[in-house]
Amino acid sequence: MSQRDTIDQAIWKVVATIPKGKVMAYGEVARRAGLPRGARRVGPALGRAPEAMKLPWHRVLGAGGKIAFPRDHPGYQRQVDLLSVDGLLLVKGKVAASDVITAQSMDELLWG
DNA sequence: TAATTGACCGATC
DNA sequence: AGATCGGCCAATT
Repeated sequence: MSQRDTIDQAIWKVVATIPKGKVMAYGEVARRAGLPRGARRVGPALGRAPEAMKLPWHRVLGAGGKIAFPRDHPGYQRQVDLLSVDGLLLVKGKVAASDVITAQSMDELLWG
């Protein structure tokens, strides 16, 4: 058990809570996992997640709802497909802002 | 020990 | 809209 494994698990736990039809940014996932400035550690952590865990890794996007993979990366299209299964279609490489769970989501809930 | 490298982020040009 | 840049932080080389 390394320190990193513990952090990975915290990240996986957060990702597992993302509801179908919604997405969350790397930075936000990191923040909720107790890593306020650990956005860069989320991607690698997802890559280390066991397949058996069936983690919804595709619901984790870059800031502003953009897919983090380069367009030519094989993972890009796979992520697009998985998102479409969730009912999320990308427009110009991004999902609608209203589908991104942000730190302000609670405020919007309260304010309407 | 120092340099490099990311599935990042926000500001700026 | 797209490219660049500095900041970020830990794993890897």
